[in-house]
Amino acid sequence: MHAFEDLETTADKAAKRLLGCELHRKIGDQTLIVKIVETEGYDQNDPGSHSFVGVTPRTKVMFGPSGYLYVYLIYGMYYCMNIVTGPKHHGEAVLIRAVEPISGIDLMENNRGVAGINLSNGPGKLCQALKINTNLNGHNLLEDPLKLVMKPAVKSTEIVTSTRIGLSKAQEMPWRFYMKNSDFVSRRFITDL
DNA sequence: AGCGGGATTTTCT
DNA sequence: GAAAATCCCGCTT
Repeated sequence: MHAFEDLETTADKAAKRLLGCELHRKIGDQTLIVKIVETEGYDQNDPGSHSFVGVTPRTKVMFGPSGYLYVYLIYGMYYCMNIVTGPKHHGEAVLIRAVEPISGIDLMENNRGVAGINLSNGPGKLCQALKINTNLNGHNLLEDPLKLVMKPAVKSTEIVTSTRIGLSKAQEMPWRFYMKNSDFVSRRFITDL
């Protein structure tokens, strides 16, 4: 048994389970705290997933144990962060698409250069707010400077299921989940189910 | 509110 | 060499 038992499952179930959980990002003597409000699942049988092609230098973290961080550069400019899920040797992970700031908002505003909703309502935005980059690829989320803190599972009546965003393949898979009542969701009503 | 283009670089074919 | 799990700005309705 370890702290992230609930992540030892398929990416879609883990994606739902991660809603409402917190990330604690330590920078110097400050700790930024955010709540996860939007996620997407990816697995190795999924043409939209990086792990679909198998183990490569880039995807090897996805095939490792759950509870680790997978970070990649997207469109040459932005970072996206994922939490690895499923058992070892399964290429599964959950993309964090939006978070709500809880603590350290001033520093996040400095990191982003904006305030309000645009602080963290998208995968590239939240990585900028939390100063996440590929230096943290493969990081263990039980340890500083970035910890995942599990919270009680959110009720299914508060979760909206929809198709994923930004993909050119497997767009129809309903593996995006978000909190119905959050203002920080990146987009609403993308083929909600 | 919605569409279109540009920025920029790693990754694998 | 093309594509990519994005964001921002400017233009049009």
